[in-house]
Amino acid sequence: MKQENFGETIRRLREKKGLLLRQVAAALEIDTALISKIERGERKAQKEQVGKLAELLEINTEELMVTWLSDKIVDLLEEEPLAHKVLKNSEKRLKDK
Amino acid sequence: MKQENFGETIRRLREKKGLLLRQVAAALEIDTALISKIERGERKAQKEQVGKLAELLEINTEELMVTWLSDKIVDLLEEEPLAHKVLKNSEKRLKDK
DNA sequence: TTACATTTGACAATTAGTGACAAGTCAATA
DNA sequence: TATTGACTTGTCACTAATTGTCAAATGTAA
Repeated sequence: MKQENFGETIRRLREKKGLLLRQVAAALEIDTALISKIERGERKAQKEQVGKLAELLEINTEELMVTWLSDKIVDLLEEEPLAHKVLKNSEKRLKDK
Repeated sequence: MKQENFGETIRRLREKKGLLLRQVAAALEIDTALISKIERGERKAQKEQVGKLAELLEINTEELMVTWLSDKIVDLLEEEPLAHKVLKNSEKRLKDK
């Protein structure tokens, strides 16, 4: 099945819990407009905010972090025909560190 | 075998061709100090510069681009215990686009 | 020593990212 | 159809990160 991105994930979980954007915003101490943008992928959350969101939305922090990091990689590679080769190469390099 | 990073690659190729930093710098229209930093990984080349370097050093542009992009991913994930999961997730997401 | 290649550190310039605010849309309902 | 509440959008200011230059330092070979 198709994988969710970060924004989709936190929106789904927020709606499941019946939280309003303004409540999430308050918990993260940011403006409502900003969390709205984060959910729609117009802005990126900061790493610290990922932890707060995981706690608030009761999802495993690491799982959410994977999605958040993966967003960055998808951003970097989505227009790249070389994407697959890049990932293979990166994997190899990270492995033999 | 261990994979080369971007800086190591261009340094090796430059030396193989017997070029001086100042010659490479001139070709890219940047300061010698900057190409020195790029080779040592202290600075990142810009995408446009990767193309120029590939031509100058007579290496396949795509191959060099893979290494350059992969540098960015390694930077992002090298301190991440979740690296492998992130790569798998990214691969999947890029695949079903 | 001189000459040349490369590296380093400090700084300036440029670019990208972050967040707030105010105004806007949209839907439900009084 | 006016009001309300949730969310979205555009713009701006501020900050942080990146990119590049310059001058000085280091290394090295003749």
